[in-house]
Amino acid sequence: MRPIAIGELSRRTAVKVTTIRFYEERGLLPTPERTEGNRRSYGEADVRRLRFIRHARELGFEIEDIQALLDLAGQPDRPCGEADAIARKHLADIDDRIARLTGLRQEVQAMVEQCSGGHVRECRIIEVLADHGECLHERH
Amino acid sequence: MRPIAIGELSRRTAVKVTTIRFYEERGLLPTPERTEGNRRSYGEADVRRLRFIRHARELGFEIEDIQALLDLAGQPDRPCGEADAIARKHLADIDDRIARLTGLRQEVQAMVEQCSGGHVRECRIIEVLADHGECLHERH
DNA sequence: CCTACTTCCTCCAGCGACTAGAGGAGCAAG
DNA sequence: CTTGCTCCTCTAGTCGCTGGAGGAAGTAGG
Repeated sequence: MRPIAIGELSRRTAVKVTTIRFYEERGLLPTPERTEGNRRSYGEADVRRLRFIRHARELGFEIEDIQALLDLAGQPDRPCGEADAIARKHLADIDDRIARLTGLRQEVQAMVEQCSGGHVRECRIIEVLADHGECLHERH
Repeated sequence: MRPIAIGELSRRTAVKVTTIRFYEERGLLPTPERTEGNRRSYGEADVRRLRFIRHARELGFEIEDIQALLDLAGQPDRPCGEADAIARKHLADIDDRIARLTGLRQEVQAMVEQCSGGHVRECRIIEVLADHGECLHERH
């Protein structure tokens, strides 16, 4: 099988060269073979693995979780409860973040709407920031 | 006015001691006076300033923006358009993040729902990750 | 074969906003 | 005077990359 250079791997997976080396260092990608001139030499399996990684990252999975998912992907006979748990945890995490941001959005929008465009002296934005008591919610 | 030690400032603002020192280094807090024994000595103005900072951080403003807002707060005669712009930019940023997370949520939830609880071999979670073509949206 | 250009190599530093720990000094109460 | 707390500085770690320096190797054209 034709060996693939890191630059080509980068092009084929849309992952930057530096990031590929970073993934290798973090153990997401196996240490590749080297050419005589000490260059990394990859195969099709690496392309697939790296695409998996990139896709999981795009979906917001953390590197540690991707590590676990990759390990599972290599053991087709195991029950998939663990993969399910990782994905559900991630989903819950996303929900948390959305909820938190939605709360913030409300506060910041209220601030912006109250700003009358006058001087800093009477600016609601500055006032609200200076006094938490002005907020809609006790906790952010 | 009674001097305030860093620990007390921390308690009164709910900002950790290490974080207070970090804010000082970053220029958000002025370099405080020191006692004979080289300890930082604060006043009520520092309490107000630090509360402002904490509140702005809770609302997700970046340190650079907080710097600008603090500068503005100190010049009550200036028009508040700049504060307004900072807040609006932040609001737009929050909206972006919510939109992005909502998209991710959809994808991850679809993945989780399709998992039948069998083996890794037929696990949809692993499959979807391995093949971007399985996704709801082209771009995440 | 020589040159120019590109790709690749390693190592190191930086981002943002902290957080944590080492190792030591000051201070207040019993 | 001793115990225990608070405080000091300095350094390094977190997460997921990203960029640059300085150099070696590969490739294409003349």
